[in-house]
Amino acid sequence: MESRIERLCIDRGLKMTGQRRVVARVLSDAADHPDVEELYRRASALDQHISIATVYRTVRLFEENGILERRDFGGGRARYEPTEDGPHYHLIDVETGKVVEFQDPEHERLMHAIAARLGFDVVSLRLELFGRRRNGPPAPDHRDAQNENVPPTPTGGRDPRLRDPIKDPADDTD
Amino acid sequence: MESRIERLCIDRGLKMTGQRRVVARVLSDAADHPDVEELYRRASALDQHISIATVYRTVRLFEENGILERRDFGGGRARYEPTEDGPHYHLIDVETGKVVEFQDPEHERLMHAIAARLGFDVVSLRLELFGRRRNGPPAPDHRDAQNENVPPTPTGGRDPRLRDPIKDPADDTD
DNA sequence: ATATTTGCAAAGCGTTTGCACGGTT
DNA sequence: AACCGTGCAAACGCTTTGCAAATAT
Repeated sequence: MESRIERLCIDRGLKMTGQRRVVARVLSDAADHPDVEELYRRASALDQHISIATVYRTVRLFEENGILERRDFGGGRARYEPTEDGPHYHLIDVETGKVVEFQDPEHERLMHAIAARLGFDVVSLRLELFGRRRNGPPAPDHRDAQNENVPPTPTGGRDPRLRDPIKDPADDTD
Repeated sequence: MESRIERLCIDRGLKMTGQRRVVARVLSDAADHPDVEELYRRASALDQHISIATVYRTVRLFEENGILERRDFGGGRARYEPTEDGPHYHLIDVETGKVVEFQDPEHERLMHAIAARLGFDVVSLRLELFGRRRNGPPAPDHRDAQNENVPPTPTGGRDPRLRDPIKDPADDTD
């Protein structure tokens, strides 16, 4: 079946090769924010002939066509998510690496107000919260929050010491 | 003379080598957010014997000791600024690459409120605004705003096409 | 005196690219 | 048929690291 993202590719007149179809499907099915290696892993399960270079190229192509958005949650690897609903942001659980999405209209307003105060129009912005789960029970009523399952530092970061806000889940200090 | 940051190093019991003293001075004098290559350039002016590996090591050491903070404004190079006053954030002019610092108590409050709503305590956060200067004159009254002079992509980014919010200053499209 | 730090060059990591081949329109 | 996309391996840019010589305490 034609995946949601394949549809977008066709609409934009992109040449649909087998590999692109596979990446499109993997992305359409992804509810998380995979990095390229993870995409490559999932794509390989559907097509053993695909190469990681192609995944890189495809991901870049999709990004350039507004189909995908690149994220940087620290750790040196870019992560991707399909462009969908309105703007939203991410809270990364420093204990588990899990990503919670949220959006907040007041925050939007405030960002524009701050930029305006400095004499600027906002072109884009980057916001990530790094947090630790509270002892008390979490507020139950956030329809906008969506959990995911990606390890904090998928395949051994380039840096043994943790320099990025995401900490190793096995490490319990701080 | 003993630089502000050298003082901090001594307070923390770091061994003060000539190279570290030089990097400390360069950082103490910096009003901007230099990357490692820029630090190396400035340090080399004071000490021809210093190597870029040492600058990398020193910058990491300082960061681990809370003397420095690493920033990522896009472009693949880490940039550094001395840990100073309270938390502040950055607005990057997409036309010129200039960085304006700001802080906003309401924003702080809001971030904590959002995290709380999701059941988290904020450990840290990342916020960068990318903006374009307005036609109208900017508000004149922001004591907290501080301009700087670092080129958007100092020494030719790793990527010819602009994938990061900072755009090439020579390029006038979008 | 001893443990640390430095410089150099090599390696590492994520990502991109040149080239010849293969597939899409 | 013409062009574009792919795979492979090599290259790239930033950053880290192994080792022997130099230096701080």
